[in-house]
Amino acid sequence: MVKRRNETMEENRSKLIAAARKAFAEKGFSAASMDVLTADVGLTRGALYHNFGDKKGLLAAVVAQIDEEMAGQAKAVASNFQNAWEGLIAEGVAYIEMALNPEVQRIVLLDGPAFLGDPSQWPSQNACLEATKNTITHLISEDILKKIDVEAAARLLNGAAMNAALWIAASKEPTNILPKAVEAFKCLATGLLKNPV
Amino acid sequence: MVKRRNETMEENRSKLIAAARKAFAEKGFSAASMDVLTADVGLTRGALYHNFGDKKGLLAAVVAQIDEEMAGQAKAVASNFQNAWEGLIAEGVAYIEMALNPEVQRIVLLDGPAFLGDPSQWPSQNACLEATKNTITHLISEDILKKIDVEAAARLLNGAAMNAALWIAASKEPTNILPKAVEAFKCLATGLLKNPV
DNA sequence: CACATTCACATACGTATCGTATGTTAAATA
DNA sequence: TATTTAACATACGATACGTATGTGAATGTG
Repeated sequence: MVKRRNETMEENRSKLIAAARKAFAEKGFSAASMDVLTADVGLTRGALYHNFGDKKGLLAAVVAQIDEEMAGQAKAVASNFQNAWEGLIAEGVAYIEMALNPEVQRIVLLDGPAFLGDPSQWPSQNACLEATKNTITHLISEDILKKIDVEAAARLLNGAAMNAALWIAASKEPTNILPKAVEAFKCLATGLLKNPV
Repeated sequence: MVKRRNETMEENRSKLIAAARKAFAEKGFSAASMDVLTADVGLTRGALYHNFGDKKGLLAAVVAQIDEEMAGQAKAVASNFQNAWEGLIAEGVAYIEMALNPEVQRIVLLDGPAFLGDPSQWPSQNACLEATKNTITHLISEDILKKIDVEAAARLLNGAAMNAALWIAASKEPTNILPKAVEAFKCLATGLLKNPV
């Protein structure tokens, strides 16, 4: 027996998340008004607090959605390489390029950490970080990388990539800076290699 | 001729910055109330808006203060090494350790970027980044590092360090994780070396 | 089939906060 | 001495959040 209520509820959840995604990206989390955001999709704040608990709950849902999209894209990029090492590099570069998306920057890189705390504590469990950890684990098991702590390496590598993205996005000439950032990223990553190039 | 007004004005500015530093660190920027913050030092919001323009102006002043303190400390650490390469590593490790301070984390690493935008655009000009850039420039001129873009290298290196710090601070056992993060940081940094170890 | 209950929201309310507009007092100046 | 200005304080309006309460439809129950 199908409950029609649940169907529309999922629809409303999706609508709210989509609206929030737009509003947060454009205005920033704190400046985004829940009143207008909900009204944009024909609802009120009642729906919001019922579905997400509070404003931060909605942010968490939005972040989780974007995070999963990013992880999926990174995985797809890395899978195109038979060489796992090149896959790791490509994954990092992919993060840099994805983070050029204003939506990703504003919501995931800036407001996310500020209002939800450290990404690793997010309910979404940070899919991006998991993807990088998997790749690094594989590379260590193949004796390509030094035997360092996987999580440490993944975090620092991701941190470097994200920081590069913030830099690029804030600059006047992103096109000129992107290759520099990518090169620096590759340099740093080679430090993880067991047999440096 | 001494203007007494300017003297007390500097005092009040300092008082407000100090109070804001405490409030922002404890409550976070958005949750910190300007009313209570100013009342804590015997003033009203009038003083605030007169001196700093708006709430974000006060945040910028606080960030600039902490940023300079950090850069000074990093410089001091690096100057203890005659070996410039070890100085760079020590500088990075120093950033990681400094970022374990909750005040630094909350204000400079989380709320700062979220509300003021990319650090390089801050009026304080990001003293930390400048310090790292200087060290890297020197190391390149001595042919110790590869000839990569200085700003790119400095940004990614700092990004990695800051991310490590956020990770450590959020963990349950910071003591166990710190050495792992430091080791991973050193690994990454060696990727910049012209002649890898 | 009448009735109670629960779900998924809407409405109403109180409170807090920000920025600004407008005083106010003491110092600087003419 | 009169006037202007700097450095605040006070008052005000507007917005936004969270909660408490209302409501209608769907579901369960005797």
